[in-house]
Amino acid sequence: MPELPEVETTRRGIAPHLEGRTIKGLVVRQPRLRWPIVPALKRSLPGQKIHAVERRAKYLLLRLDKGTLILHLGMSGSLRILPADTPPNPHDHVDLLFDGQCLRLRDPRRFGAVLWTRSDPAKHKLIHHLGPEPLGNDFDADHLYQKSRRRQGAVKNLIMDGKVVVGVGNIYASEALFRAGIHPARACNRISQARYQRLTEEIKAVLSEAIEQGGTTLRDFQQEDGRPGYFAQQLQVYGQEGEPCPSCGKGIQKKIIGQRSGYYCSHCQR
DNA sequence: ACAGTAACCTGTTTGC
DNA sequence: TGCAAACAGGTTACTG
Repeated sequence: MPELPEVETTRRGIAPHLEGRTIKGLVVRQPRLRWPIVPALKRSLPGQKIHAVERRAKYLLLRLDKGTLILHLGMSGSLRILPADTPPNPHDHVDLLFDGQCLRLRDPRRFGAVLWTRSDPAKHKLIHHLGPEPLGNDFDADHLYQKSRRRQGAVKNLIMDGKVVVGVGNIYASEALFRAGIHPARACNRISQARYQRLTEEIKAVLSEAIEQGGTTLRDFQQEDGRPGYFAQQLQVYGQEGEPCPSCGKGIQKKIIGQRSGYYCSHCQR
């Protein structure tokens, strides 16, 4: 479900409900997510105040008194703010309780995570090796070009590699490559600096636009209040196999690249 | 350092 | 209609 725009949309939605509030309890109905939720959290979280809700890559960081709660939504996770007494659905695995309200994690496929660290989350094992934020100044054409030089694999895999740049998932990788006119399977080291400049700009543009629209809802993504994201209407190639290219009218093609479906126009993208 | 694959899960769609 | 296979927005871990 969530790529960077969906996670950022979630962050913006939940932050006003959480910042400044004190955790009253933790309910874990299913501890077996990507990694097990440690039982000690039930004891250590209550009483701690949430100072900020931040994001690094697709991780949400809840800065508490004594450390940071790290949340990841995996493929199918979503967070909602609900009245504390709302009956849970089958895949509602975790509630963070406040006075009258709760933050509820729903995640049918259980690829998500709830982790705790007492030290700087930037140094956490799952975060320290990550590349720059796509919307930050550290991500630019020079960076992408340098990372591309020794790689012979498909460019789609390059931009989806979290060590190169974070937050670009399967939807927005296809969209950015279409907008940049680059074939997703083209070898990284056979693309010019000028074309990487364009690709960098299109990655930033498509992610920014998607955030403005509240993300992309394909099947089950919802914002914290239950509304869908509206960027699906703007998708030009993702999921559009056989449909006419918005630019030239030729049929959109689908090809498996790095175990994931890539969508592209073989006329407009070279 | 890089490339390719399997794995973690469940729900929905597709194909015979 | 029914059942099984294929597929889905992410990421790690392992192999060569």
